[in-house]
Amino acid sequence: MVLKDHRSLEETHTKVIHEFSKTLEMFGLTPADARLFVTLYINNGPMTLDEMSDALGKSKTSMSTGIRGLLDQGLVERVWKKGFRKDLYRANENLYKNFMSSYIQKWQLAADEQENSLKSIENDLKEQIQTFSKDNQMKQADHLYKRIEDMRSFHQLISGAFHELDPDNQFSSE
Amino acid sequence: MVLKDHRSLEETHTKVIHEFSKTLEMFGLTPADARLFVTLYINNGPMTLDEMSDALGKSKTSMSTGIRGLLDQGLVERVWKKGFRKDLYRANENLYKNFMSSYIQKWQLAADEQENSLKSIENDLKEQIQTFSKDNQMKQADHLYKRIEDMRSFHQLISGAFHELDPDNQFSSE
DNA sequence: AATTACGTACAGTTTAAACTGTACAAAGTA
DNA sequence: TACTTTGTACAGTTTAAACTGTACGTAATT
Repeated sequence: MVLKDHRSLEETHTKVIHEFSKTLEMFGLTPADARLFVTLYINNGPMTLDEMSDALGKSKTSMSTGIRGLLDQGLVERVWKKGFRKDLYRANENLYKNFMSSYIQKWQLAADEQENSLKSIENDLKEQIQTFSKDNQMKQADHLYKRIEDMRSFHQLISGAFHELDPDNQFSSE
Repeated sequence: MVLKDHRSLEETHTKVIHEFSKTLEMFGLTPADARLFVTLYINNGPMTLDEMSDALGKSKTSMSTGIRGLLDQGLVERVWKKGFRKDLYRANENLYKNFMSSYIQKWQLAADEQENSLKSIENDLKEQIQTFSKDNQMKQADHLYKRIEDMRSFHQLISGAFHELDPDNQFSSE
């Protein structure tokens, strides 16, 4: 019975890992990174690369590169345990704060960047329009100009909406 | 000069297509689909598959499958023009309503699904716990249980946040 | 100092997605 | 009816990502 218990608990772990990974993938994590994070998150205590490799059935190299990605994203941290040679890693607590606020930031950043790019393109277009002679071209250019304006207001709406959502935003309705 | 004008306007089109595609990719469109949508969006009037193929420099087959994807997502519609043999397609207007609300819906759906899956796994786990004998296992299972609870409340926060954001939601702050 | 353990760089392989060209079915035209 | 045009199914190719195994530098252990 002990063996069976052990196996079924491990199966449950696997189920949770694969299920919850889907949610994290929606935040932009790759499937591999997502599974790695969840593995750490549900483990009781920090893990070594070998343990992760074991738990996921992937090579240690994959774990190493995966962990680096998660570290870069600030989702995982290294843990020290004196007298222990292997590196230990732990998933950061507080899922919501971690994922939601970095997610919103990603959107804000992208929206800002787009705003700049489009503004710059729009200016170029304005200059081009001066040089146009054919009526046909004017029409085309005019239409494009209107569309760029639409895109810009689209970004403004996005930016506003996500600002509203930000848990770090004191005026957020949360 | 006419030729140069024409070329530079086309270049501007290309720039806009590649730039704005980045934003649409954030809504989950593939790069290919995003570029196709933007091409339609900035074009003055509906387009045929051949025109798209020309504008993007990809095969007509790619356009055909791409358009089907966009139709499925409700981002593009077919347009009829009598006496004209080719199919014509047009991008739906109103970017914000189209993308934001379908995006939010996607999140809501995913969150609901996850809630169900996790609840079901949680129930299984409860039953399993009854059969556990070893203290070690109990501890493991208990920790997993707590984590599942955390995941569930995570989904509830997500669901609430996106509900707030939904332009279709009458209580939304927009 | 020699040996062992550990993490990662790198090259190569596997796997999945995007894309293309050909071929064909459906519908229009002569 | 025969011929052309158009869209798409399908098979095969290209391209990019994920993953693995080997090899090596660094640090701990003997």
